Amino acid sequence: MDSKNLLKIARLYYEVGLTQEQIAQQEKVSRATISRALDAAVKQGIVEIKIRYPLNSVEYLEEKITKKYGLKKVFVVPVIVPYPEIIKKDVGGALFRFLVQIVRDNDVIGISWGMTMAAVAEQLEKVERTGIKVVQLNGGIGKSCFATNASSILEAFTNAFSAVPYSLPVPTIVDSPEIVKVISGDSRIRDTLELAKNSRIAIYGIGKASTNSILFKSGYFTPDEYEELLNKGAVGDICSRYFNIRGEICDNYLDSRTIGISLDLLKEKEYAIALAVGEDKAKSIIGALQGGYLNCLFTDEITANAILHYQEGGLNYESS
Amino acid sequence: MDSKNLLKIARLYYEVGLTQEQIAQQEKVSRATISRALDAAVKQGIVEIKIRYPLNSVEYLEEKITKKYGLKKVFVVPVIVPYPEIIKKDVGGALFRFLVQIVRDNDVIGISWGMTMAAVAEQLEKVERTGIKVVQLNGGIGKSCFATNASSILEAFTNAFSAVPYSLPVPTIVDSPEIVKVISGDSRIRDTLELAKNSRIAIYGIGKASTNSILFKSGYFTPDEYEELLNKGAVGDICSRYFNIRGEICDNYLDSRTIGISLDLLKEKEYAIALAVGEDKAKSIIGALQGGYLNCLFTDEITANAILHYQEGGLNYESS
DNA sequence: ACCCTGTATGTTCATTTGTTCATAGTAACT
DNA sequence: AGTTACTATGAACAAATGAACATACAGGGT
Repeated sequence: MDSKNLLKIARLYYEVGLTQEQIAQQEKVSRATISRALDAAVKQGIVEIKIRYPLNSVEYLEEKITKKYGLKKVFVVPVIVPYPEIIKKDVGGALFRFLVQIVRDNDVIGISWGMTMAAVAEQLEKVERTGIKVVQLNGGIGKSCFATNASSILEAFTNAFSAVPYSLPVPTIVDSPEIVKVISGDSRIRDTLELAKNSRIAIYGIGKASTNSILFKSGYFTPDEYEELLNKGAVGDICSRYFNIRGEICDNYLDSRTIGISLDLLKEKEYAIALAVGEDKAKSIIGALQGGYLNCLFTDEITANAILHYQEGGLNYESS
Repeated sequence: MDSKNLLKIARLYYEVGLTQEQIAQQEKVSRATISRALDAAVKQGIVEIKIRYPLNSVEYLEEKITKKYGLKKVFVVPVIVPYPEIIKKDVGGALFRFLVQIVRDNDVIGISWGMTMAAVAEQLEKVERTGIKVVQLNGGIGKSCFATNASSILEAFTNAFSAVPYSLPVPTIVDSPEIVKVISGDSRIRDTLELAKNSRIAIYGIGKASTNSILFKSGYFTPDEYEELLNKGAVGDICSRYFNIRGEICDNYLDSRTIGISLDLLKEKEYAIALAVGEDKAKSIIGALQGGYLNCLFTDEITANAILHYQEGGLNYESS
């Protein structure tokens, strides 16, 4: 079915209000075909069903976190519906609106990858800017067949800002520091890493240290290695670099085998924007905050509460 | 059901993809309530279903008409679906996009009323402009209980352009020229009529002379009077002023009893924008074109063909 | 030419949805 | 307080829709 017909069917259904049966008779096909056509019209974006609602930050939580950690910007999306995908969608939407405000022509934007970043990517819309460069902050090639979504996320950002992409088609963690050196020796990789260092804006998700994380599933660790990492107090990661609850890199050897921007460099960014959704990430976020690896935080109501709550009850900073 | 709940239900249904039954259980109400809530959400604009498609003018028809009548702008919307309301919607959308291009700050926009204008009004969206004045071109109070939609149309234009409204809350046709004088004597009415004369842009539908027209139904004529009007060769009206196929006012006494801008003044407008949808309006449109009462025409494919076709076949200019 | 594979269409059935009707609750007015 | 009119709700039914299955058709390969 060509898109001209799809359009016609969609209009008859949604605008005129005919039933599928009526359209089927008129078009002399079976009703099932109309049903499928309508499906296709939605998938192809001819029909767009969108829900309008103001997305305001939950102010009192925003303020509390902003002040406690001296951040530049905190956005706490209200939880309208308790579904992780939906919450991520809203957080992504909020971040997008923020980006529209802060991104200027000729900016360099660094991005990582992961589930949360993918949710952001889906919320991006076309923005009028010129001369933007979007650069990956860390390697995005998985070790096992489990693909990371790094390239599609990069593409989404590139499209939205009419930007030039700088990808990092290398593993994010390798076997030895020597391999890091060799890979970084490649001029294209070196240039990309350099650009990442110089990006004015960095955007990344905060990962939770757990065997459910993509990083583990991507095959970068054996179960034993990961267990050891957890024993060393790892609570979360940013750009594949693991830190403990105090925000300290918890395995220097691992860190030296990681390809991508170092966390210390994030501290110098004008906009170091971290995203994190899920109350189980409270510890990870606190670690990141302690480390000072962000100055902007985008999260949701539930997670924000978890962060503050953990603080209040939590004198157990030391015990992983 | 408050709009907070509506939003939640709408998101669960359209974004999460739950069935109404599932939502009903979760919210502990009957499924019927959810069904109704979803209805309400659409009606209130929380859920917006819109169909995206490029709306380009049918170029070869556009050109033919433009050249034949020496117009400034002609837009012929393709007929995707042969439903009058839908076609009017598209024509309205096309006009809106044109207005966005031509309307400047501090402009004065004159508008009439009627079915076609109502369709335009529905397509208007917020536009950033300042100092706009929107003025009614002709009286908008019906004689019988049949209400004209003049005020809601004016309101829609006013909102879209953040404009100041100048309404003409008087009948469009009265019993005698003396009454016209008396009414026009009122300072507010006089000022409004004066403003209408000075509007840079005028927008109006071309009406068909027929007993189905709102003008007749509004009770401005007895059946006998209307019959006589038709016998005098009336083919259509603009701002309640009737003309024949050659574009001549066909009843001067009637015209002198009509309140609103005179058709000769339309000839001097920078933008005299006429809208007309429906192949049965071909004669009316041709009359208007012969009279030179417009320099921009917004219509649809079928009607455009009817206009051109009538010309070719039509040597019957004289016979009403 | 034949077979195979993948896609598109129609038929049928199960599910989902819209609507009607009866009822209960609620607010305004006497 | 009682009455009335209106709205909101749930139950039940009828209609509309989605999905599984079966069939036909087209293109690519041998």
